[in-house]
Amino acid sequence: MTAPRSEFLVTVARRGYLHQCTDLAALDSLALQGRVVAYIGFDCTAPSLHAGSLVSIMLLRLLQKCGGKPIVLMGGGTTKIGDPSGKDDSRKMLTTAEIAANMAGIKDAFSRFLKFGDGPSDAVMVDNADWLDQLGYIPFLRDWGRHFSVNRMLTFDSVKLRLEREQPLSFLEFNYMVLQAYDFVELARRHDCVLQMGGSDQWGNIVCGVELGRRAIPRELFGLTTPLLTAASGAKMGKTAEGAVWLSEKMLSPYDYWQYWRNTEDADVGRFLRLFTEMPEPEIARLEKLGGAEINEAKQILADHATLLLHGEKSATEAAETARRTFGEGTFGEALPSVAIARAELAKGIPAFELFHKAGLAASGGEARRLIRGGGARLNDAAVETETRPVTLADLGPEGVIKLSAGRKRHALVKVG
RNA sequence: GGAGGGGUGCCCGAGCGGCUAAAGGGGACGGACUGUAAAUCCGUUGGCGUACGCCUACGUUGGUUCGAAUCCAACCCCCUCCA
Repeated sequence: MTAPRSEFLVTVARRGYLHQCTDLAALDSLALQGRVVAYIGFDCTAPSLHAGSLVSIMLLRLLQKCGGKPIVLMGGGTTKIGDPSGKDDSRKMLTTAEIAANMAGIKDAFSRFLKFGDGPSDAVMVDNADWLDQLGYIPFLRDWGRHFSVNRMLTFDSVKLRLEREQPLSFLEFNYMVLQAYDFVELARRHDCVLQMGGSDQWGNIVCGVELGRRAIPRELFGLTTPLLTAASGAKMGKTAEGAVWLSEKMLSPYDYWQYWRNTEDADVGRFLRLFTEMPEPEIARLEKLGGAEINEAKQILADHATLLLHGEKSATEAAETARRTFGEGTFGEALPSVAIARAELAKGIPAFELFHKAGLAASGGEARRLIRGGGARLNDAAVETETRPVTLADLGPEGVIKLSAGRKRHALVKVG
């Protein structure tokens, strides 16, 4: 295998996006000849995408920068089936209303990363419900079903693993890969799309589409997957204590998003800079070599860039500034999460544990009590000794707010409102 | 349709009449150490109440018992084998 020469694939390989490709050499020469149209599918299982999808989004962005045309495929149809890949049990069925709502939430994020429009390399967004919803069962089976070998399908990991673990796999889910394969063919015909990309867990589904294209159209199609991202410690990408690292501002504040990247493990900094920022390689090489506490500089840059891409400059600056004040100076910044408490209530005094609960630093009163008992709660940077210590107007600092901290990293502001 | 196995807390998984808010592990949170890192060690880990306490919880619904996650019945769901 010779090294790729097209700008797109060279960069894909260099920045760590490449895991597998069905035919790298052929795809490379295609990319050298002209514009590549490629798609990635996103299922609408949640009201927002999370950081786990970011590799895919960045990959589409990269494609566009290299002159290719990205297609964002919304899985309005396939979400009704549910992808069994990488899951031990099936998800609950989503109603069409839920799917529609999720799709609306997901769409937002893409406009930050891609330029949409009618131009030759402008991104387009399509919904596979447009063609899947009206498929007729018998015609579909006769036209397309005959190209699928069940023997072969049983060998795909998504199916095989389920069966091996004796976990149920419904016929509904079994059909997922068939529909995804059909999507690819449909996009090839409608949009001249020749490449499907996705996470490595999608390999089987993607190959399925490539094979269908060869047999049914016939046309040579390509597949390319990105590595499954995990932190060096093995933790799954995009999940934290609080839940997923959502891309939607409504579900995760830019400040928390910034913090997520800032807390990257040392060992991941270089890899993440390549995947999630567009910094030039020499600069990344310099940053990842920083040792000891100096690598924190690299983490800040990573957080700045990642937040800038998603939330824009203003939010990114604000998040960075708040972090600098909170962690650097030991004070606080505006972007910290905050709760408003009525003046009258504060005049009366609120038990400390209740306030921590209200401020979102503890999921329940009991958890707040434990936090205080364990010595992890601070009020204006002084340890809270008693669970029921009344917090009153007298605790307001010179800025007119109270700063609450749970542990060293989680802070919130109490404002009078 | 028949036979057998199974459904326990965020997850895995023990328990198989009272000592069980339920062992153990994972995860998570907090503390120590640090660099808002990793690793390690310690603590916490259903809800509500200042508290002796109350409430909710072992697939669902009923029952037997002074007392049930544990026994019984019916039902639902899953797995395996047979027809």
